[in-house]
Amino acid sequence: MARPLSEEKRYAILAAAAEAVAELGVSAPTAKIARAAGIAEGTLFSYFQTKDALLNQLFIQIKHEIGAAILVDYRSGNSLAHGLRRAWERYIDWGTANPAKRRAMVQLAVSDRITKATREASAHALHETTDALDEGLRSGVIRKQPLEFVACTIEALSEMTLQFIAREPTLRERYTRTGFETLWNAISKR
Amino acid sequence: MARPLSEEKRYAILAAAAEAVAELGVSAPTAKIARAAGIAEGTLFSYFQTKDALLNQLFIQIKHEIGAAILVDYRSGNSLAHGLRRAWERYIDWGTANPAKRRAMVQLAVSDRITKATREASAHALHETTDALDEGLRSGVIRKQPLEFVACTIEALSEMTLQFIAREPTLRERYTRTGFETLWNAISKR
Amino acid sequence: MARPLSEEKRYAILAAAAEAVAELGVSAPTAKIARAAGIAEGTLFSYFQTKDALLNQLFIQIKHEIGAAILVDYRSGNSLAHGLRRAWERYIDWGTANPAKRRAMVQLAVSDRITKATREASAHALHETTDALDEGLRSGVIRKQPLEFVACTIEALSEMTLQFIAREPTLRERYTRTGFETLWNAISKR
Amino acid sequence: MARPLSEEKRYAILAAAAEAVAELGVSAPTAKIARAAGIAEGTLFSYFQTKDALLNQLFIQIKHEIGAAILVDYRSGNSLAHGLRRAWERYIDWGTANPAKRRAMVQLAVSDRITKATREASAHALHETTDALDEGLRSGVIRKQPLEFVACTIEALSEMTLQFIAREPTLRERYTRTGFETLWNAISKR
DNA sequence: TATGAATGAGTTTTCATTCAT
DNA sequence: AATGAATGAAAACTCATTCAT
Repeated sequence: MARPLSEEKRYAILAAAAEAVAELGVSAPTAKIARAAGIAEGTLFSYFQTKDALLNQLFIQIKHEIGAAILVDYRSGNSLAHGLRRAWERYIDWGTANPAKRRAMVQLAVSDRITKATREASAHALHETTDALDEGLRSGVIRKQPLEFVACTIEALSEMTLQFIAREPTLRERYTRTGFETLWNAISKR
Repeated sequence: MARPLSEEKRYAILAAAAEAVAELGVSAPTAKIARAAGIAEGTLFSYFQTKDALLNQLFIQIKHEIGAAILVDYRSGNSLAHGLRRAWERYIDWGTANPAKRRAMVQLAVSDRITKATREASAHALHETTDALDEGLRSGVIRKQPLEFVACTIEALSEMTLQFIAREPTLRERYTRTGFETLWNAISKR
Repeated sequence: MARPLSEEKRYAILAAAAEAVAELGVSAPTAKIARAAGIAEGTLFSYFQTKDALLNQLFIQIKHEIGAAILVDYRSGNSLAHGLRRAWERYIDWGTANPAKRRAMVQLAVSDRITKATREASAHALHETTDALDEGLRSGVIRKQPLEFVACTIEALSEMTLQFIAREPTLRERYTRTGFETLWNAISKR
Repeated sequence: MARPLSEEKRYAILAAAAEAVAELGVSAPTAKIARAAGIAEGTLFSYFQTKDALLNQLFIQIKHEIGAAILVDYRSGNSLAHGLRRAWERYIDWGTANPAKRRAMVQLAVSDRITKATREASAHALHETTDALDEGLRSGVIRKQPLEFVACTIEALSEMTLQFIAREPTLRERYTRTGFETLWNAISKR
């Protein structure tokens, strides 16, 4: 075998795509992505068959990265409030450390180039988190409502919080706290 | 003898643009928009100098439409909770009746083709609502937090609620209620 | 209406395509065709939706042109031998006067980009000729064999004759005569 | 220690090229040819310096194969009519048994990537056949005409016959007979 | 003012060929 | 010799915008 497809390059393409999509939306040219990844235009297509495949892969990869980041120090023994708080902080950490990926995700999430299959596959990336929520729902800690409604509430409010932090990084502490208060009140039973 | 630009056509273009952007994102071709509006390709550019101008105008127009819809039966005498509840229902009405405009807004909101100036100008479209919130903050009904944070919370949760309703229209009542509960808990003081 | 699509330009594109395909085969670039036709690259696609559409149209157009050229002084009263001889000469005239179209046809005929539908539609362009052959078959002037076999024999031998003439234009008379002798002996009953 | 180029692989490449060219024309990708031949993309270029070299080689190889197939049971003692009939049948055999090679030849024959030198070199592959024809011409069995004209007539009518057989394999016998009759009448003196 | 043909830069994708392994 | 990743120059096609009618 001459040389295997380099995992490093593959990652460089995804990283470059995240930056480009964050900046220009899903219409970011593949030529620009390739250049930023330090490869030739054509090489991109030996790593991803089409641009759509790249975008879908990027979506999946970021979702998994988020899932991993959230669960980095998750302990199942603790209370839901405590565990969720931890996860919230880890997600804020991730979002602050990866602004391009977060903004890319915003673009991808509303794009019709991300298939239903991709969206469904990605949902599994966060299943540990949703399992915990389900438990919270059953135990009555969380107000009675569809599980997915809770999950989307978390997503919406965390994205919103990250936007505020991105605009005023010095107020990160405060927004993180206020954001979580808002979230916990939003979903928990009084 | 020069005919004046027809207000009717102008509106037809904006309506067609909303449909097209909802379906295809901001990369929806101007040719397609023109065709749907019943005018020639070139005519579009006597109403809007560039495609970007059209998109920005569409953003502003929808924001104003939302502002008007929300306030349609707003009474300043009532309690904030009551007023907000009314506004919430009116917005759900609007969003349900205008799915294309709502989805177009989602696309426009994340596009870099909508300028900062446009976004700021549009904020004023909802100033009556935000004035009421400000009052609520000062009176202590709403938990202490930046005004804009509250406004964005409302926006995020209402968009989310509309998405759930769009997916399951028969559950509209329930989602409207659950959504508002989530919102009120999210922002109010216990 | 601003300006109708110019029939002149449409024809210029077809003519340029014939030249280009004759020289480079069906892989002749559309950019080259457009340049030769004196139009912009993009303009080609408002006259023909795709390159395949252009190639198919070219096939049809040349077939019709041949059909018209052959029948230019056809008299149905004469004997088949006489009529066919006339048609043969007219076709040699056409092929000699339109070498690019003839060579383009050779390329198109073997290309899988020409659809079955196109081929079938084009067959009708020569139906007057084939009708005469059918008559010849029934009357016994032509040896018993499938009609299509006769038609293809004519096509094969005329193309061959034109190739010889193209290589040695000064021997045109002789090749025309020898070619026809070959053809007549090939298909007629002794 | 350098291994010699494998004759087996070389042949596999030519066979794969014939299939690919038959199906896709001369624009068949070298990558596809290599894959079908069971070798790596790059390896193809140690057997044939360029794609053009491969195509030209393929042309020559098929011509030789045809030459060999035709002469497989040729006896010089017999009459020309008899010998030609035998050769005709052998060629129909070959063409029926090797449809891909035949169709590849059709593509190669009209391609400008096959050089004049290649075409001339290939003519010699059939020299035994043309020698016999020359003899026939001199003896007066064949109508007076250029030798090459006769050769091309044979080529044109045999290819045509094979096409009919390919479309209706069950009528092979009849087409073979009718085809030869057509040919013999076409070239012989009455 | 309204039209839509014309433009050409920009987009994704393909592919013959090279070369490090 | 064999591999297949890497290259980048095409290729077909799209589209915002202009402008003659």
